[in-house]
Order: sequence, then C-alpha cells, then structure tokens
Amino acid sequence: MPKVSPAHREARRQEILTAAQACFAREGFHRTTMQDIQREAGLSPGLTYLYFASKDDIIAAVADERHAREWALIDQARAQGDVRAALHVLAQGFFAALAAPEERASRRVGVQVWAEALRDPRILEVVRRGVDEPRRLLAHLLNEAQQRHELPASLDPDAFARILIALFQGFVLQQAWDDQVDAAAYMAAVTSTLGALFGVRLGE
Amino acid sequence: MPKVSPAHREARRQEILTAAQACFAREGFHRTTMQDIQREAGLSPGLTYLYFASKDDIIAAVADERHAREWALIDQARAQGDVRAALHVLAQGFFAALAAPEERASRRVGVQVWAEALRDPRILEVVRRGVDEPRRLLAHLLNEAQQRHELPASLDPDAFARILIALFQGFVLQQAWDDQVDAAAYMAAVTSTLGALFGVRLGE
Amino acid sequence: MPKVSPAHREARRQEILTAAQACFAREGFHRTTMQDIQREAGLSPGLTYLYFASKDDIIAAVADERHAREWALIDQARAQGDVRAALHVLAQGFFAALAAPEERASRRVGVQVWAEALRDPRILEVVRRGVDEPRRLLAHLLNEAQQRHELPASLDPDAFARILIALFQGFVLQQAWDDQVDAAAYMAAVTSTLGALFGVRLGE
Amino acid sequence: MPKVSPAHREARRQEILTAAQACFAREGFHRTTMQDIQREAGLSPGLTYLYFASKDDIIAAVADERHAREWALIDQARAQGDVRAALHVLAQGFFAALAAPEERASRRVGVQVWAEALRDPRILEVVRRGVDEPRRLLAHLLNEAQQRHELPASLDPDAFARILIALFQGFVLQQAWDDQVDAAAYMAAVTSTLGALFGVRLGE
DNA sequence: CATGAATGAGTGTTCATTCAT
DNA sequence: GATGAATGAACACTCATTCAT
Repeated sequence: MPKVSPAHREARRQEILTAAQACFAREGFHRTTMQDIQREAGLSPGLTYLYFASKDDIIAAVADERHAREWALIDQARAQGDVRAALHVLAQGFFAALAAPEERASRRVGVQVWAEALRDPRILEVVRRGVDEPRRLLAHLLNEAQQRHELPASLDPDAFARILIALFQGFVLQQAWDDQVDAAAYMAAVTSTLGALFGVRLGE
Repeated sequence: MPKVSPAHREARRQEILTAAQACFAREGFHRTTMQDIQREAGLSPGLTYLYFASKDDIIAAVADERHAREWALIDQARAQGDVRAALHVLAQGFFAALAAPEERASRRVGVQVWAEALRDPRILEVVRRGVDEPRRLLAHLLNEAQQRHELPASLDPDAFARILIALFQGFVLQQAWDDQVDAAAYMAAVTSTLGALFGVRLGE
Repeated sequence: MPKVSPAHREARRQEILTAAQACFAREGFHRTTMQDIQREAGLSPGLTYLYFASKDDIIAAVADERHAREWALIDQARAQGDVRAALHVLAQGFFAALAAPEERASRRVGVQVWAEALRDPRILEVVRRGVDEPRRLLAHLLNEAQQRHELPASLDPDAFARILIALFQGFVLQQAWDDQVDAAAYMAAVTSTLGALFGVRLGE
Repeated sequence: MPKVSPAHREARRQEILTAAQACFAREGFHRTTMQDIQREAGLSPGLTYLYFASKDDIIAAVADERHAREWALIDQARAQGDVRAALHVLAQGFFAALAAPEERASRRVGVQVWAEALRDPRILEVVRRGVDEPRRLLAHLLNEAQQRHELPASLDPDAFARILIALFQGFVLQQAWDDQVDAAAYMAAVTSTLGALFGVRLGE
C-alpha cells in the first residue's frame, strides 16, 4: 500500500518531468545534471530516484510525454467519420503545435529526443511509435481518399504519409534553429502545394 | 618549417574526423569519449590535441564536413544555366544522399548535429548556413520558374524552398530511425507530388 | 536542513586542511595531487569538492589558516595597555613559533605560501594582510615608545617595523632549509641587538 | 669533439636560462611550461634538451645563476684587507640589489627558488650555499670586529650573521609582494639600527 | 517517505619528454 | 647538430547514483 496517494505520486512525477523538460530545453540532455533537475524541482536527489530509476528514464519519460498530445490528436482524428474531417483534424492539430510560441521549449526538447533515439533503444521505440502511428492513420485515410477519387490513384499512400510527416518534422527543425521563421507562410505553402493534389485546402 | 607536409597534416586531420564520425554514429557525441576517438584513429591523446583544441571543436568540424558536400552540390547547381537543370542537380544530389547505404553513418551523425545546434552556437551557425544557402538558391530558382510560368505565381518561393528542405530533413530522420524505409518509394512520391505543381518530374 | 551539524562540517573542513597541509609540507603545492590530499584525509574525491571548490581554494585556505594564529597574537598584543607589554607579547609569540619543533611543517608551508603569493592574487592578499597588520601595530607601538624616549626619535617607525618582521621571516627561511639552526642563539642575538636600541631586553 | 664551439654552446645555454627566468618571473615555475620557455627562447623542444636534461635542471640552473653575483660579491669582500671595508662591500652589494628596479624579476624568481628548495634537494644545496657562504664570511668579519672592540664581545657572531642575512631576505619578500615599499627608508633604518651596535654607519 | 552527504569511476585535457628524420 | 611531431602518464574535477539516518 503506497504511503502517498496515487494522485500525490503522479503530481510529484509531473513536477520532476516539468523541471526536467525546462532544464533540457535550456541546456540539452547532456549538459543538464540530475542536480539541475533536482534544484529546478525543489526536490532532494534521493526523492528523484523514488520516481525514476535513472536519468535516462527521465529522458525517456519526457520523450513519452511529448507524444501524449499527438496520441490524443490521432484518436480524435480516428473518431471522425469522414476522411476529409480526419485529415483536417490532423492538419490543424500538428500545425497548431508549430505555430504556438509557448510550445517552443517543448519543440526544442523534441529535436533532442530525435537525436537521442539513435542511442537509446527505449527512446527509439517511443519515437518510432510517434511516427508510425500517425503514418498508419494517414496512409489509411489517404487510401480512402484515393478510393473516393479525391487523390490520384498512382500515389503510394504510405510514402505520401511520410511526406506529410516530413513536412512537419522539417519545419520543427527549421523553427528550432530560427525563431523568426514564418510559420503561417510555411503552412500556407504546404496547403496550396497539397491542395494541387487534393483539390482541397487542407490547412483551413 | 614543418616536418610533415600539409598533405600529411590534412590526411591526419581527416583520420581523426573519420574516426570521430564513426564513434559519433555508433554512440552519439556525448557517449563518445576522446579516448574512443583516439583508439579508433590509432592516435595518442596528445596528438589529437595538435589538430583540434577540444572535443567540441571536433564535433563542430564533423558538422562542417557534413555540409561540405552540400556546398559542392549547391555550387554545381548554381553553375547550371537552366533553372530546370539546376533543380534537377539539387534533387538528384540530395536524394542520392538519402538512398546511399554507405551514407547511413553520416546521416545518423547529421541528426545529432541538428540537436547539438540547439546548444552550441558554433554548430548552430554551421547548421543554419547549411539550411539557408540551399534555401536561398532554391527560392531563387523557384522564382525564376514562376516567371516562366512553370510554377503557380501564387506560391511563396521562400516557403516552398523550406518545404523542399523539410522533405529532405524529415526523410533523413525517418530513415535514421528505421533502415527499412523505402527511399525509392519516398522519392517517387515526392516527385509525383511536386510534379503536380511543376508539370514535370523532378527526381528523374 | 543539513544532515550534519555545523560542528561536524567544520571538523571535516579541518580534516581536509590538515591533510592538505601535511601533503604540502612534504611535497609542495604543485607536486601534491588532489588524490594525495584525499588519500591522506581518507575521503573520496567528490567529498573534497563539497568543501573546497578547487585545489587553489585549498591552498588559499591553508594560507589563511596559517595567519589565523598571528591575528590572535596581534589582537592579544593590542589588548595590552602598555607598549612594552604589547611588544613583549608579539616578540614572545612570534619567536615561540620559530622555536616550536611541531610547527616545522607549518613553517615549511608558510615559505611556499610566500612564493605562491607572487602568482595567486588571492594569496597575495592574505600574505599582505599578514605583513601589514603586524607592521601597522608595530609601527604604532614603536612610535609610542619614541614618545616616551625609550627609542631614538630619529628612527622611522614603519621601516623599523619592517626590520622586525624581516628578522622573523628571514629566520623562518633559514630554519626551513636547515633544521639544525639554533633558534635560541638567534633570538638571543636579536634581543641583544635590539636591546642596544631600546635599553631593554625584548625577548625575555 | 663538440659540433659547436664552446662559446656558442654557452651562449645558447644563456639564451635558455634568460628565457626561463623571464617566464618564471611572470608565471612561476609550475605554471611555466617547457613550451613557454622554448617559445620565449625561439628554440625547438629537442634543442632545449641538448642543454638541460629536464625542467628541474633549468630551475636549478636558474637558481645557481641567481647566486653567481653573490659569489662575486663575497669574493670581492674577502679580498678587502680591512674588516670595515669588507662589511661595507657586502652591505653595498646586497642592498644595491634590493634597490635596483631592473632586478625585480630576478628577486621574484629568487623567492620561488627559496620555496623550491624545500622540495628539490639540488636546489636546497644551492640555496644553502647561498646562505652559508655569506654567513661564514660575515661571522668571520664580525669576529674580527669584536677583537678590535668595534662590536660588543657578547654578540654571537654566527647568530648575528644570520640576522644580517635575515634583514636582506625579509626585505626581498616584502618588496616582492609590494613594489611600493621604500627601500631607501628600510636601508636607512637598518643602518642606524646596526650603527647603534657598531658605532659606525654601515650602508654608506 | 524523504533527505543530502557521500561515493568513485570516468572525463577532457595538459605537458615534460623522446626520437625518427 | 637541430627539428617538431608524437607520446602517454597524470591531472583536476564532475556527476549519476546510493544509502544511513
């Protein structure tokens, strides 16, 4: 039987993750020390280890967190009856994340997670699922669109899903390196480019 | 008067960078120790420091290296008299890099460089130039294509250049996480997507 | 709330300083490694750094320590109502330090501190205060003695204070180089030399 | 048979020692690297080792050099027929060294040599001879002065010789720490203090 | 549960010295 | 003789993690 309520435990866990994400955004995973995180969270070293077994665990948990909203979005898209509506939900959701200034720190951490995935298999797993899940949904949706002749039949749905994801990822990178990038102009260009294929404005 | 020829010096420098890149691809920047690099290169610790002042210097040099081929490509593209030919050179060049299996290690390092740019201003500089230079060239070429009515006039050339770069970057990421991704299918999808805009097959 | 009492902390600090002084006396500042100090103190490397930020910090603290007893002596002398009594306290105190065999290690470290002062401004500060404070007090006392006609009025009190200090410093050096030097004979000679000026035996 | 003339060899040796002393005065023995000395002297690393077997050898040689002038002075004093004249030569010689601003660097190195003597037996030897030789000469001269009743018979000549040397050493220290010290005032005070014993002005 | 003092293997880097040329 | 590239042991210091309290 836990000595603290599950709610309290979860709140503590979140405190640590929030503190960690703040540190990671500022200094990166490897320049951030456990002590940094502990100081930021106002917790003792020992306590941290009651919630996470290692620093790598915290990194993995932060990576996980980052994808939580994406999962929600995927589910929401899946719930739409209509292909077009589903695509709309996805487009809106992902590009909203790109435009929101308050997500900047989170996006910076995201880029680091992408690199970390190359070294830590657990994080690779997280990242892969973060790509594969939307990709499968998108491929499914695109396939349906093809069957309705809203999209050229010659297009490979899976490859095209990768394109849509790349358009998101690439912009996250470019924006991480330069705050001044015009997100709206990018989205408009994406919309009109894809519109040429769909005969529809996706981003609206 | 130096005891070793500049050519020998340069060869040594390359040995170190090659060894470093191999280590970085395997273990990442931060899990790679200087000793790892020295062992891989078969050189003593002291010698390494006659060529690079610090580990960060090596990382920066590796980042630089990675962009050298891109610069060459850019120059080659610029040298083409024809917009279409120039775009063709760029498309071929970048996507060839995506498909080549022997570039895998290099691409993995590239992803890490992207993350490192968020922490080291010198690397940010390198990465930014690596994006800005192609972007400007692309925007210029796209603009010319518009004036020849080969591309819709409504398209923002700069934003569209970012799209092309994102298509490259996103695929690098997806491929870094999963070897099995079908590069040819991706390129075909990109080609046909853009072809809808251009009325031309770029990737051929 | 600290887990260890301030008293324990201070004891630990002293352990480190004592160990450091022992090493420094044997091997000098620069041949002594942090590992030497840690081994001598029986402490782990990490712990050392919870008490001192750097090796230089330890050296500075050791230098400081060395002057602590001198300050106490100065204060004690200042507290004397009588010039003669004050001079007596100083003379006794300083020359007692010269004669005590158990202070040998400390005196050896002292000589090194004198040299280190030429390189480390923080130590220069410590050393300067260690000279200036006694000098000012001595000059003041000598001046008073002059006003009582116990000392020739022609004597420059400040310069004479420097002489008294030099007599101490020079002997510390000579003794550091050769254990066999006869401290008692030196003190007797100093006493009779100065006695010729004062018409009084200082060192008794 | 040497490949270079002895004169050339000696000149080279001097170049190295001069460069070393300059470095030592600036940075101290331990912060000065062999490379610093080599750069200052404009010589290659290998060449340095044809003249000195180690860095410690250079330090020892620099220490030796520092005493060369003192030996000359001692010899000059010994050559005087008259005790008073001999003391005069010594007093003039040593105190001239204290006042000369161009000797500042040399005096700074001297203080470091004093500390180094505690660690390196070879340097201890040099330093000891640098003290013992003058001390014996002074003791001898003072003894003669006593026999002429120019000095109280009760004075221990050897201890008094140590006093004279201490007056020199102490001032070297005080001056090394503070350029602004008034050398003339110090010498005047020494002169009048000792004059009370001798009934003669030594420093003039 | 919570603390924070303590650990110690490991890090990037330096530098006196050597030796093939 | 002279060079300077090369060596590698040693250094000060860090930090993820543990565990007695």
